[in-house]
Amino acid sequence: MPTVTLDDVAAAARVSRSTASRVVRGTGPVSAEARRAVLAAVEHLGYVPHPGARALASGHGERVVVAVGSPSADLLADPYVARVVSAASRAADTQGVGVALRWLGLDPRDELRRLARDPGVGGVLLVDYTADVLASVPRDLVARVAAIGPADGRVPSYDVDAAAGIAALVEHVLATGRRDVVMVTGPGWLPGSRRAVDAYEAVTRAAGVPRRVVSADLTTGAGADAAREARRRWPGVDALVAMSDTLAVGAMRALAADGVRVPDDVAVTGFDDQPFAEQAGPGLTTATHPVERIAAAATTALLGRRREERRTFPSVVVRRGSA
Amino acid sequence: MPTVTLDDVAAAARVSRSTASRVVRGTGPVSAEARRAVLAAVEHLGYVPHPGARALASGHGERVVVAVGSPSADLLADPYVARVVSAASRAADTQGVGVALRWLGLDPRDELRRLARDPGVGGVLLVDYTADVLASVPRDLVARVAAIGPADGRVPSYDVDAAAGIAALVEHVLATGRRDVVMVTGPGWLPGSRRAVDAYEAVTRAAGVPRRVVSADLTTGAGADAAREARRRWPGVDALVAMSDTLAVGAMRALAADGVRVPDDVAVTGFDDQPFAEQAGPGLTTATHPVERIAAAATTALLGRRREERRTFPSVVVRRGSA
DNA sequence: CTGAAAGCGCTTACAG
DNA sequence: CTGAAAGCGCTTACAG
Repeated sequence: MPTVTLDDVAAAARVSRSTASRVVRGTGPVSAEARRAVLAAVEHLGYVPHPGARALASGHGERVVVAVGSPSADLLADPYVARVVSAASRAADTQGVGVALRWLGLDPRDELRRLARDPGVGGVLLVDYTADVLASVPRDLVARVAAIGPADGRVPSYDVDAAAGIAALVEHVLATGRRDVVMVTGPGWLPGSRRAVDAYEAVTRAAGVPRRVVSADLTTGAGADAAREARRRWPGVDALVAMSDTLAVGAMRALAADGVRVPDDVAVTGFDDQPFAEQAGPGLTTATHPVERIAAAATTALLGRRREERRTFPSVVVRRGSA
Repeated sequence: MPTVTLDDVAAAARVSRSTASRVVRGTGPVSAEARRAVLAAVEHLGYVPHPGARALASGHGERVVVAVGSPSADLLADPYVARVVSAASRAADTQGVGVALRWLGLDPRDELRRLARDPGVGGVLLVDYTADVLASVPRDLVARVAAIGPADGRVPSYDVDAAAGIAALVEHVLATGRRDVVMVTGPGWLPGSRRAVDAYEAVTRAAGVPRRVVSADLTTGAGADAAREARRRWPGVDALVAMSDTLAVGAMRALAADGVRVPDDVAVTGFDDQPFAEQAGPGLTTATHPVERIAAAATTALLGRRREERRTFPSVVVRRGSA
């Protein structure tokens, strides 16, 4: 079963290889008739472009690299990153390309430059990045980048409506009668941290309840510390709204260890609906996000010619036992 | 910053491009002197072969596809598969290639044939496969395949020492005084199921305690059903050894729902140490496996020229609250 | 709107 | 052991 090449398609459609290439790529002027003939041939022969040849000829690479922009390499082993890579790989497969995973390291600017001139790179999917990372995407790479997370107006972004999700969570605990709600947010370098706090403040202000925020790294240990800090500073706390499931799980553990009942004494909510959320304590109430769909959409957009400036996906509350 | 090509290397080393190619690829006869010069030039110029060009010229593809061989597509979203893909993507990145994820579907033989003649495929990493899948790897693909899981002697495999892991777990519950240990194994199509039962039987036989096995699909629901079936058939059961964390978690939930205390009344163990294992119930006692290292080793081997016939990684008991 | 031609960076017989 | 040459399958100015 010999591979079907563009020449086969051209021959079948009775046009030149140039014309066949134009309609397959969807660029340049082509007559409606030629387009029709080529498309029919493609369909009939089951033609799939050779990604390597394409990369060679165009100078543009083929594989997409998922670039982790966090200051620490820990997140490379994060289940969330794994979900993104996995979904991206699935989407990439349908396009005949592959996905590589790389940490941008301590000098993201430098690594992004390297990526920009790597002949093998077709696109870059940014995750867990800081504002700095976004700002240091080289000009000539912008057209081949998509970010999974908050937008900055420069790089197209595929994101969750975190403001709505956090707001819904805060409203949920308020609706169950809680009045002393502490927000456990992430580290300052994470753009999402600010956003979560803003949403929390808007809702609590409107409800006329106090605003209380503690910040922590995205680990269970930090979540535990944050819970203890919250109880020390505000002994009356009756709800903890965390910006990540990991933080929430750590908080629940500290609470349990300290003899505080969840949700009876203190309600706890997370964010993201990781696989472990369901197993943790009485079941973690959180917001669920279509990570797979998001990653797939970003990958497909990156590989296609059609990229939107930004796209927002829903953040939906999942009620379980913890709140 | 123009890309460094093989011609640059050849020029710097004062040899022909052919010779440069031979030493870079590590094939064919080359004088020690030529090799030294080329290697030095590669190092000095920071040369990285263009994967696309290589694929085009050699006819061999570049990307590695992680092929999920389970009868159902569900496992594509499995956290374990995500970990494998993620680790493979990291390893692939260092080789300048990417990873695609694909389900082999209901007709694995057919899909494997497609993979074998896809010009873009450099290697295939098999996961969650059946013996049938292994047997239907086309001859001309065998040299580009590695399996993550039990071996069959035909395809090189990278696997965990599951027999030792399960045995250690069974010994652990026996050591804590349990006498009525039920093995909850996976579905028949999974090669690992048989292996787990064999290990369990060897240990229980040696200890002179009864052998009791129930089989279930790898879901929490099935785990719950299995726990209930075990208690119905053997009311005295005091330990459940499951062949996966998912099964164990489901079992723990059913037990809790039925008012049975873990580990006081019934000890429970899992297998794999998924991220949620730590969060489940009193903390799941299980066996931990270096999935990232395994996947990385398999990927690197696939992409290099050096593949071993099989390689086994340790399975280590992690004691937590459930047993 | 279309086609002939050059060239992308490599590998691989082939001749020496 | 080494090098000149053909060719992998595509894209892209360029001329028409």
